[in-house]
Amino acid sequence: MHQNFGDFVNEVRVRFAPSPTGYLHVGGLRTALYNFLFARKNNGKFILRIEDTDRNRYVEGAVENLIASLKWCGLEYDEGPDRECGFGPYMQSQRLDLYKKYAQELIEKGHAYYCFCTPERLQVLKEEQAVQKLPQAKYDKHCFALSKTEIDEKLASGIAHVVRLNVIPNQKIVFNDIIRNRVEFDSSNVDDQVLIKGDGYPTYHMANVVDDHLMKISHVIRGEEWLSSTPKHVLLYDFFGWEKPIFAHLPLLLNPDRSKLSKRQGDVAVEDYRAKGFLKEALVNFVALLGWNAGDDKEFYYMNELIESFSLERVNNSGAVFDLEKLNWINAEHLRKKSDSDLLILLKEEILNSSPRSTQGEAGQFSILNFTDEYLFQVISAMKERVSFVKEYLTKSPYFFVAPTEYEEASKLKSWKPETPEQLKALRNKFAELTNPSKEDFETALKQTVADLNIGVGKIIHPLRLAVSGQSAGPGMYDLLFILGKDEVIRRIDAAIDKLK
RNA sequence: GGCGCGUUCGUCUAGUGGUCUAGGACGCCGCCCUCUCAAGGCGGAGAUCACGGGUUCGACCCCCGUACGCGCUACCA
Repeated sequence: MHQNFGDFVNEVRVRFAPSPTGYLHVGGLRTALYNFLFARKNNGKFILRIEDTDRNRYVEGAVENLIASLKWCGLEYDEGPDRECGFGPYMQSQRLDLYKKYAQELIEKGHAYYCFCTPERLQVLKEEQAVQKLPQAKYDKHCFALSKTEIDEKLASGIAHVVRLNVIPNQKIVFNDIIRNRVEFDSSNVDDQVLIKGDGYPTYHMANVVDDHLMKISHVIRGEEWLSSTPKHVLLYDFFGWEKPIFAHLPLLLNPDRSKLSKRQGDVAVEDYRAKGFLKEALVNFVALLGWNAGDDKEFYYMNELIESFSLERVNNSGAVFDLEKLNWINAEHLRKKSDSDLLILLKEEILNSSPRSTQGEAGQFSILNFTDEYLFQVISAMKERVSFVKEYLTKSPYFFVAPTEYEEASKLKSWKPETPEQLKALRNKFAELTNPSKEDFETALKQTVADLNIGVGKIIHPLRLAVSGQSAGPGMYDLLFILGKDEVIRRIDAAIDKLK
């Protein structure tokens, strides 16, 4: 551990605390991942806590969705809503009485107070401050001046109220951050933050501090957007007399234009990337490297290697653009490193997903055909180096699954000469003589034909590829012939000669 | 506006005072391999280290300022 932050003798306990807004954001994934890696690396606990304190933002099924995305990425949590371990409940909406109790304690100590101001008065106040061009707009502590009897009367009458933090101005608030080092604020710039809202729910700041303390969180690893409100949290810890966790504020993930990563400029949900066919290993690997590196040149990581190498001290302090190009590359790398049997499983899934029932029109074209594992293994070894996504086995080499019906026009113009049909015919007849031909047999037959015809190999191999696959690019010709098999090859040559007259 | 954080090739980054005429990766370009396309190998273009001042024998690295970017500035998280 970094000497500046002391050794923590207690167990490492970290949490990912998203608000359930519908899906897992890739920025959230990165935050969750760093928490997870840090916990695993230090034999600590990784906790999932749901910060559902805004009733207006409640989204049906959001929690389930979040958990599903987290689990898909391999981020198993030790404690969470469906994994109670004595520190729950892990849904803040189920801990309301706790927040109330602690707010009460703060009020009694004079560190918080009831506020009965209406939204209207607050609005007017804000406008007045704007007109006066005050350096910072803050609540004017109007209700702090209320007498005890006034407060009791208002409370008894059931009038709407909130609880606010009582911030004393002109105080230095200093805290250490593993990533930012020393950060200093002046309490004059800190507003009397609402702790308990009118509806009885806590605000983030209140719930966060109370829960982190109660759940014995040792390190708060979260996005940089929280740095500015950390002084409020520090104040709260001090007012309660609680030990503060160690803070680590992560740099933000950015759009290509360097603004905060947003939906407008592309996909931000983990499920979007999953749907697009990205491997979880690739997403995790890529996102881990956005703001962190081990200090060497290693870029390809599996989860266990990330756990092994990860440290908060090596997290960067500046935002990182989410670069799709690099994600594509790392996805291809992970895909190529997979074993053929793993790829077989993925390929079969992909073929299944393109069944006609998926109503995606032509995607269903492969469904009726049945392919043996042996055949698919051959396709895999032929295409492995040529695909970046599993689906590309189907889109880049559909000819392994269905005979071509159309032929690439450019290639046709380039290689399909008037004498081609006759030459292919000769080749076809040569192939017909073969029994159970191996890849080498196809090659020998082709070379013989070429010699007999007294032409170059290229003269016939390109039209052959076109005839057999409909395309000009693909695996080695002899591999292609062997995989398709003699009968299919002959059928396709005949069909091409017929169609390309 | 106020407060805070940041700023090394287009992008992700290495770099903790001399080894930096700044290294790697993605992307881009070229060559090799070759029946095509990939993969792979080799090479190239690409960063006056945001700018300006200091400190120092010496600064990407330390200090100050400026600019720019981002975040926060809610009874949202």
